[in-house]
Amino acid sequence: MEAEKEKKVRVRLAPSPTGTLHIGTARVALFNYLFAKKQQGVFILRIEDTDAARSEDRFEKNIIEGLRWLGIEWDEGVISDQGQSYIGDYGPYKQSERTEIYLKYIKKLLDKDKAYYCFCSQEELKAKKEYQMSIGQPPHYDEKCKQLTAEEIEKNIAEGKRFTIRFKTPLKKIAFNDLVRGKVEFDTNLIDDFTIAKGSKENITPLFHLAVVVDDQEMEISHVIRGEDHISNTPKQILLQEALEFPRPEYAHLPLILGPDKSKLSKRHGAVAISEYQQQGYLPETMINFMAFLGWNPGGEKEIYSLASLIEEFSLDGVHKGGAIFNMQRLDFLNAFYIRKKPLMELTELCLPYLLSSGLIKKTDDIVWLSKIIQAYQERLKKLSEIPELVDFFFQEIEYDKELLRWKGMTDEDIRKTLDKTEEVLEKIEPEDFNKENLQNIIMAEAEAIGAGDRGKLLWPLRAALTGKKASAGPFEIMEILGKEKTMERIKKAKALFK
RNA sequence: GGCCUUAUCGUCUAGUGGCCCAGGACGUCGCCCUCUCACGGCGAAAACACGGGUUCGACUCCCGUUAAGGUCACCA
Repeated sequence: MEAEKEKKVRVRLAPSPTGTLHIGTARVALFNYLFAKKQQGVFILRIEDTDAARSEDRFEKNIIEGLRWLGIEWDEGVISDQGQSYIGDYGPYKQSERTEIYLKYIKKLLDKDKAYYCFCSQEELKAKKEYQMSIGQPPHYDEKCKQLTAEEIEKNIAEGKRFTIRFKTPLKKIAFNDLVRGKVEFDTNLIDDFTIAKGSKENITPLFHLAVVVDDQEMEISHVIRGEDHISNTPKQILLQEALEFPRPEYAHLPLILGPDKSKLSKRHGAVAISEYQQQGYLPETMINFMAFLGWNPGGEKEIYSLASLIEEFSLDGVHKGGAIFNMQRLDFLNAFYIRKKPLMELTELCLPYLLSSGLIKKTDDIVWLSKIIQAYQERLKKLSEIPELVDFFFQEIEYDKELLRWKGMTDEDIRKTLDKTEEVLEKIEPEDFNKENLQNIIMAEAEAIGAGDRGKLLWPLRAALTGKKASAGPFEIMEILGKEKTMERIKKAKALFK
């Protein structure tokens, strides 16, 4: 045990580029990262793209960009989707470029008679599987090819037949100590002779279990921290390690993120890609804080943590065994919280792309002026993507809905009078004195006078005239931002409805 | 179905035998602030799945039941 502690901590995230960065994968990445940083260890990004048919460069790119956006940096691994770029001393960190290494071990297994060629067709296998299911048996490979002679094998290969290589699963009990669940035990009679490679004479590609086991060994992975959905893969991989005489890494299986129906979070539950959350205007700090607290917490009552403070507190001991339901309301709450905390100019910069793409602003617009608008809405923003609809009235002409201007039973006459009075008062203020404080002092006094206890009589029509909305920021800061000229224009236009 | 796993408010969770007729947060509801919407403040409702043990004492330990999830590919 003591010697174990001396060992350098090396952990990895091993995504396959067959889809965008899933929030579950991102959380696994975060936990690996936190664990590594806490132990002064190494966090590795390894791309598992052995499935050439399903792997795509754009997904690899999406994964890399997503991780970077979250601020989860890796010490070794793939650093770009452009060609072969890696950091670290363990060869390529992309499985498609490590075939030679796998072949060496596959040969070893074959030579030691721990694996064999299988020429069964997929149709054949599928039919057998369906039959087994139909009579209520677990689907299991029937080991038909296990007894093939060397001559038969050679003949088949020479003929160019496609094959798989299967591992001869020995009968035994496999137990391992899971760092989050404790002792987990499997009986291998439930495991069939699973495939470790596929191909033909010309070209052999390794399959998942083999590639994982070989890479974890070659890359000296000390702890395999992954999702609970891998727990049943663990005995197979341990079997492979034993056959290859590899030491066994520590295992930790994290609980899953669940949808509202308590099943594994997937597309049918809504957005699952980190990039989608990014587009919707969630901040990376929101995602980090949120993901960290799904299935883990440091024990106290503090709930707001940065990535750095998370590293301080992190321990696998605090990881739960049960899955956690993804709670959108909490995500929104956290995002609103972090938005409120953002320095104004930073928040303004973050809002720019949304404003630009909505066509409300141009690149040349005054950023200081824009920041005033953002400031007025900072505490009302839940996600960045909401900003255009909230502030569009600053940039566009308003088409009024007459009834929107009406406050609690006021007649047309009442409204016109109060707007007249407001206009008159405002007219006396110099453009340079059109600031929030000054406007508030003057208008509030007037509102008290006109409203006789109900300031809404003046304030509501004013704000509605200014914004055309039933909900908005306060009228004083809006007038300051709009300036005197536009303010007066809008009041006049609104007033025209009540002539 | 086999195997593996899990089980505290609606949700995320604190709780590691007495500090708990169970604490915090989100959400919900009410009140205050208030022209509106937010923010902020105050307050409320809301949970130990069930049944057996063990123990002077169980949310905490053991067994069972129930429920839920994961997994059973020439995907990873």
